[in-house]
Amino acid sequence: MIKPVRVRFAPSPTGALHIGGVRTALYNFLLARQTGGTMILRIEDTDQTRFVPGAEEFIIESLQWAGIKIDEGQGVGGPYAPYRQSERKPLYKKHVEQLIASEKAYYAFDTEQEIEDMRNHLKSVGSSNQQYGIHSRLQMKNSLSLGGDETQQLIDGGTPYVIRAKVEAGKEVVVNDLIRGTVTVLSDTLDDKVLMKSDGMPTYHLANVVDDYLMKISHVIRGEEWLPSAPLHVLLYQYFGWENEMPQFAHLPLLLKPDGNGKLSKRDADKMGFPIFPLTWIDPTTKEVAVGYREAGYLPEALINFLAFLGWNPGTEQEIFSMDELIKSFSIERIGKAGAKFDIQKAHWFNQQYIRAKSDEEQANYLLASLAQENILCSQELAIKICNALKERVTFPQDFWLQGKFFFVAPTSFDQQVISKKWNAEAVSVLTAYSAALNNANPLTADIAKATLDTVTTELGIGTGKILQALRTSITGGASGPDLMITIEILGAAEVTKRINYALQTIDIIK
RNA sequence: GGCCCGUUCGUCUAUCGGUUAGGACACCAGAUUUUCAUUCUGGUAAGAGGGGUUCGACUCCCCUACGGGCUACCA
Repeated sequence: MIKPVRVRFAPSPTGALHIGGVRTALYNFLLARQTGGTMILRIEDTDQTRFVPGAEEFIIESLQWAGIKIDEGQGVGGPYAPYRQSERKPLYKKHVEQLIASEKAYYAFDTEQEIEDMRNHLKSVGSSNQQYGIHSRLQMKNSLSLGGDETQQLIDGGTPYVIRAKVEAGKEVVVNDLIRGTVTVLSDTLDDKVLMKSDGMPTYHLANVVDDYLMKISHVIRGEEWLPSAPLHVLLYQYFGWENEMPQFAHLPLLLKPDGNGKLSKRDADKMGFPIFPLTWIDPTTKEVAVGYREAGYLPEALINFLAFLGWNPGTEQEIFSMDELIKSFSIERIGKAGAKFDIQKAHWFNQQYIRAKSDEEQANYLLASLAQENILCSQELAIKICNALKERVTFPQDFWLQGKFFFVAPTSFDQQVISKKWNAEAVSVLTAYSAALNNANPLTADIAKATLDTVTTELGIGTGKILQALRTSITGGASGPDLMITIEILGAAEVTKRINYALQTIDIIK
């Protein structure tokens, strides 16, 4: 019998969700959707010292924005609630006691200092293995070295303790990874990881294995940084007697810095000027604001498409994939093994593709939204016209406003380069005549604007090309922009003549 | 240091023993656009190094180099 697919995204609320986390969640989600399985959100908040208020809400909102729907778990509920690990404490206690009873785990009373001393000692004698484990545990203060009576006395006396896994010596531990194949590790190189901390909270390793088992998780898809501890997890499944229910593992390649080497970090993103978080995040302690992908103008479908291709590809030459197409094409087998450097240029390209593919109305809404912020009124009809003129030149929604500002606000300054190079007697004579000629043109279409200009230049015997830059600048203030004749049509004769006349007066004065 | 993972154009990647090593982003050039952008056409550019295995290796094996991850009572 094939187990139904149940995957989980299990972030810890220690800060804002990172863009790499979004990709991990995405891959989990794609597998779930493709197989008709279940996508679960579990909050791994077992480190009470690192809890950050608002982080959990941020995670949930981020996934929502990205279109990654949670079927079960924190925020939506489900048959295995609670989905916040801090609320599952008794479960871990019960299970770790089972491990103690079967002698797969033990109590340890060592202080931080004692552990450090042990490491330093082993280092000084040249030992390559300085771990708390097979080779050192009998020299430490734990229930293995102390014996049952003394252990009980210490516990009863209130001595703080942790519970550690008792890793068996001389065993080959095999992790079968869907991406990396078989990874074999000798148990002697593993350490006796802490399973339960002295505050009674489980560590990641315990909580993860217990919850994945209890929640009937079929696939553990997570970052490669977990690969080194996967053997311990395999061992825990064995110790619990859950080998047959063990999920399949898939350790994802990491997202790397764009330049140089190393894991992608917030620092890199800040340095290179791109977001690292899906949504804007205000650090609750430093109040530092980190602009998110959403606020920077990235479309969720573009970001998802971009992210999906960082480490995965469909094997065809198609690059633009909707979420539904990703769901159909996704496969774990086609995930690469090597880390992927994060190249924001490609994200820009995806965003541009998606913006262009939007309907007239949607594009107009982007512009209208910006205009509303500026308190500028504009009909949808006009907004569509302007967006049509601009659509081939935008990457982000706000570009419609940024690049089309002159449609609403007459220029008060003019491009210096154009003025110094193209603003001459010929230009002035054409603009003067053109402005006058336009006065009679009603209605003014792009064709009429063009014909009128041709007539003027022909009469004056001046090539149109020589004065076009000057004309554009007088109307828009800039040196480049959408088709000038369409721009003139949108602006209308009255506005255009007003602007040309203003430029003629102002620029002459400047000169 | 130890353990583990990885290594094809600048970047993301295709290739699952036989290809002129393909595509995309970026970049460069030309054409179109009387601007810029768009669009179109073309171009520069890659199998880390060394050994094997094989009739034949980017592809399989080994070594080296390089890169990365982990090495917490953090996840």
